[in-house]
Amino acid sequence: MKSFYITTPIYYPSAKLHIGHAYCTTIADAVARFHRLLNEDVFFLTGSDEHGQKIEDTAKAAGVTPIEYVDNIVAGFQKLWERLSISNDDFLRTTEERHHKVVQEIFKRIYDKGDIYKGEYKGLYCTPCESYWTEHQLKDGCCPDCGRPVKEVAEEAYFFKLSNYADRILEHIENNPEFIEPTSRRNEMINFIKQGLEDLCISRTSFDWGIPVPIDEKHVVYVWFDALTNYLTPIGFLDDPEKFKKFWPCDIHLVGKEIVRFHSIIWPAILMALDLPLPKQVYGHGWLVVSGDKMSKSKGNVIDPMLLIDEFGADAIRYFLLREIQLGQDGNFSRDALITRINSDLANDLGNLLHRTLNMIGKFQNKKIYLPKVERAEDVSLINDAKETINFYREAMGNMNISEAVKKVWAFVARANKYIDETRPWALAKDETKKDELSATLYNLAASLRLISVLIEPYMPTTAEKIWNQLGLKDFANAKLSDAENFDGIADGHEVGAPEQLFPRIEIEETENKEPAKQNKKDAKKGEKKSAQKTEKSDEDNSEISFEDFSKIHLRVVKVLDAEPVPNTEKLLRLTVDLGGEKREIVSGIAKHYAPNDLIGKNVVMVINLKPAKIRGIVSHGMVLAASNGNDMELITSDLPIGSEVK
RNA sequence: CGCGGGGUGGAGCAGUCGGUAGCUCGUCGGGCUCAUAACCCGAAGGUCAUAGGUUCAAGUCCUAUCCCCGCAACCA
Repeated sequence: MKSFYITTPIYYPSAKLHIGHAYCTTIADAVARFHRLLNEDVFFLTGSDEHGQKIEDTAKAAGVTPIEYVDNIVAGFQKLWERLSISNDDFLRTTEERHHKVVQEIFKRIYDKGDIYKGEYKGLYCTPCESYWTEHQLKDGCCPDCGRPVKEVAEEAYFFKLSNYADRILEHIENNPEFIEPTSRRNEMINFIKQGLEDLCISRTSFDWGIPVPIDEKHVVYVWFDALTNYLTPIGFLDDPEKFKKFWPCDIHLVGKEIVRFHSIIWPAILMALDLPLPKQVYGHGWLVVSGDKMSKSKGNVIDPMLLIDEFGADAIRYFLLREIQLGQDGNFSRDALITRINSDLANDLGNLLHRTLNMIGKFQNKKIYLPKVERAEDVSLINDAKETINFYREAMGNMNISEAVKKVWAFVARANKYIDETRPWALAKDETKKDELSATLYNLAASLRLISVLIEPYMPTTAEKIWNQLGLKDFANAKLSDAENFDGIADGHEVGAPEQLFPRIEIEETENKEPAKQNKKDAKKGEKKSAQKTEKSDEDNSEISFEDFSKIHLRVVKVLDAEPVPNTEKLLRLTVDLGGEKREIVSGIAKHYAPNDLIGKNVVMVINLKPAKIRGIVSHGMVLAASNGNDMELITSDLPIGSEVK
């Protein structure tokens, strides 16, 4: 039996997962399910990367131990995958004992071989903040957090001789075009290697939350050496040679484009040092952007997949992600597009096809279908199209052309709908002499749906099974592609179930005045969309607050005494303002809209009791109010004297 | 010269080796009545960002320019 091993990255539990993580995992799941449909022996791995200083710090700030902290977050990961119907065969946590053993063993082997040596990690260190910074991150040569000077310190550390492997890796990438996909990423990696590789620091002494270096207890293993090796742990690297032989080398490491480098350069070097074969492919998928913007916490446009699943169901989300977004490129995620796809592809095309088919079988033949006794040109054409669909699907799914494969399946859904129009069963039903033709049409439709059910199992496992069951078929779990392609695979006289809606249409409620004049229709729609998006983004803002709540905010008219741009920033200004007897320094992100000179002498409205915050190393003691619609921004000004209260 | 992605009908996107510009949604017209206001057919809509070049032939290859986005490194 052919084997197939696919992995996702192990995600870092410093925050909740967003739709981008769900995207990556859904793709891996679809590919894994596809290979199971081909009757291959599949191993699909995902997990969590739980070590590091950041976790240690976050846990401390939350007042819990690191392991308590990650246990909690990782439980959330696992819950999400369950709700998304992710069929992973294992879930690896880097804090597990089995993984510690692997990392330590690998460290030892490579150390004994001579490819790990003790050296000095030189860095710019801020003692009060206990953090290292790169030269890049410094602000005026000082710590970007506290503004105090940093000093160059050397810390004892272990290094992996990455530089030794540069030539071999480059050669491998150049000789194996399929090793890195898509091509743009491959070119990027080739350029990167040609710039020269430095040895990789793989241990730290400055924090404890990690796997101890086996030969030196002061050190913990650092980042990638710990994380990348997770791919070896669950397939029996140390304890099950037979299993390991079966699944290694890995078929596909599916990763985000930002970590292709680690998977296609560092990881191969580690494997070379271990004399293990390299993975067959590293696939760098693109990112999801929201209306053209990258998701980020500061933009407040991070999409929580759990909420989407609550609202639309896992299968609809999976369908959208797999269908709408070209795998190697960034893709747009929008609520409107999601609803459009659900309505037109899932409700209208697929759901209605099933519904009308079962309805006719019930109405015209008392829920029974019979093997065709006639064969018309339309039948031949339908069956040929089915065959072509299967061939294309196999090929495309095998090449990670997932969205193309999905589109092809939906072209077949449309084909089946058209077949109904061509054969006109409602007309055949009225003519006693056309009984056999009617029967053939209904049978072929059922067979088409049976095929569709199997084809979409990788994309929408729950829906696929619902279709299968509504067709009155049994044992979906064991359905394979090779069975479903038979167009005469349903027994003569088989009884189908009753139709039930798969996907109800989602009506977008009209918020604006009805009766939009025809020429204004478009504008009205646009307005609708915008307001819909807004409600989504700021749900909590819609809740009412009491007057007491509001009066907690102290607003005051203040005068800008001085303004200067914050160096090396695009949007920040450092303002000195007069509150009437008191001076404050605040940082404001308005540099794109106001020049410093425009501001000096202006009276503006400011929140004076906002908790101070550090922005680019400067402590900001308040916030000036500005109206903004995303493009333009205008400060709220007042002609009243300094110190006037704003209510 | 920091790195990378992109600019193709109204919207979102495909476009492989250079060979008739495609898809989905939307719009307009028609058909059908089994069905979830569904489904089927047809139509309109394009200076492929701009300028130059290579070529019998350029969305595609080359050069230059403009614009948008992401990261490094910021929006209290």
